[in-house]
Amino acid sequence: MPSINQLPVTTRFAPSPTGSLHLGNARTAFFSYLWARQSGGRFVLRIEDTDAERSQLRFRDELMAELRWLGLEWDEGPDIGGPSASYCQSERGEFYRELYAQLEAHDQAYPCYCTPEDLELSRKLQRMSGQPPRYAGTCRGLSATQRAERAARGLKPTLRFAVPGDKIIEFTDAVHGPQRFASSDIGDFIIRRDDGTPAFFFCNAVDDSAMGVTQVLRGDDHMTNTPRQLLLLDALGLRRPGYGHVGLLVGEDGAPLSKRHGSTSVQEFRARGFLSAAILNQLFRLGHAADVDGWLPPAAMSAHFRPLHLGRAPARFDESQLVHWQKETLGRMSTAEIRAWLGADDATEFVDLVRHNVVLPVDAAPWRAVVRGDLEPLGELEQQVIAAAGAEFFAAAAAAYAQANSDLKVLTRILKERTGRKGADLFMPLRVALTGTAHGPELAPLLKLIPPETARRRLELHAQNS
RNA sequence: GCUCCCUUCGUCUAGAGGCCUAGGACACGGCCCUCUCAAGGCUGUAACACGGGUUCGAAUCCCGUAGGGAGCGCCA
Repeated sequence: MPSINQLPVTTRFAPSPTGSLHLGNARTAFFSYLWARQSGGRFVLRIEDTDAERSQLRFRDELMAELRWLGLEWDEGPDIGGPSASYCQSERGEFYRELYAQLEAHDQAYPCYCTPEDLELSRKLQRMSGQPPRYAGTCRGLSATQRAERAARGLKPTLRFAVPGDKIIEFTDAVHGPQRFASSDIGDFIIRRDDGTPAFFFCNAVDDSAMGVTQVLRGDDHMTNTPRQLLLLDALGLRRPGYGHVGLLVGEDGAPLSKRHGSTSVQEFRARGFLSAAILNQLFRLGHAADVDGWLPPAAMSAHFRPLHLGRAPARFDESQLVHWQKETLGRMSTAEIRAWLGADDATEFVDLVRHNVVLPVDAAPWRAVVRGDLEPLGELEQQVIAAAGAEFFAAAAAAYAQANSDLKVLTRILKERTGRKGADLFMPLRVALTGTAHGPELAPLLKLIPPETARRRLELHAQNS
């Protein structure tokens, strides 16, 4: 549903297939997706696989699988094509070559024969003398004969963009507002590696423009990269997309989300049993202020997305909040859905009983054991409850069970008459003896699921021991 | 070092000069309900980084300070 004053916006997600889909990337992908959907525009998926060393097909497939699992469907992409195909940068060499030629023809780019060692040394020297570590421009003024001489020595050049020295680059960031940079602060940067592959600053900017992207949404860490890309686009006469830089997603300690914070990839959360709707509800509120509170079905989110309310400050990811959305999501699922999610072929009565005591599928295991297995050893609190009730109580309980069978109401009525106990004094010992813990789902239906033989044994056990 | 960005309860955030004795959500505590946990209802603790201005009035505007972050890569 496009809003009245918003033109269709084309956004994109442009991951490099060098690892699994990180929560932070998933969030920017999600915001981009929502923005496109909200405006009635398009969402493009582009794979930035220019690093042949680290890029892998399996990561690309995994990335797409996770995106789809989250429900972020793209309108153009490597698998479905589109007007700007190919959507893999490794297949766009021809397009890049033309642009390189254009830049070189206008002296806006030049071959650089400096070796990585040269460059590192130069940077080191600059740092030591308190200078910004920028490319010194060594190869910028090389004559044709000097270039030929170097090429003859077998040196393979990179291609550098000749940054104009005296420009002010201005743009309005969609989340930060007006920005101003001086080109004199930017060194000539590499736009083509010595193996002929395009470098990020170049192919990323050029593809966004060529693919008709009108709004680039990305992490804050790209903020100071933007003027470089704008310079490049201007030199090429390509249309500038709008840029918006979202605050990063960080861990509980404020450091960028990493392994030591536990799960960080969508795949890991999925494997643990978190639901996509839960993850989406959480991401929806990290670094973004929606216009409503409370759980939203994913399909309703684009209507409540507010691009102008994206956060500038880094947002901390707090798993306890994810757990909250997980509970909210679970509460809205049918028994059949939860049963499938638990993945253990449970009886529907069992599913209905434990669903409110479970956040992840693994949490169902203890209750499964209560119903069709053996109890865990009693904890300290549980032992106290058993001891306080006494052997006599359980003898009476076992006898009552013989009469009442698995009808807890009848069982407790009989026990109440015989022992004079009521309330927690009556129920707690029963709960502990029958389930092994002091907490859990409603006891009456739970008792019905415990095989009679097992229930009797559990009650009799305490009639003898204590 | 240089350039840029950021800073409201523990956490996510509302807030575009008076509607703010700063609101909501999560988490936490209490009460109610209840055999227990969960759910639900009620309720409590808790924040404008600091210092100067501007203004009748500032969380909101300006300038500094402090703290945090990013970029300056043949990685994206």
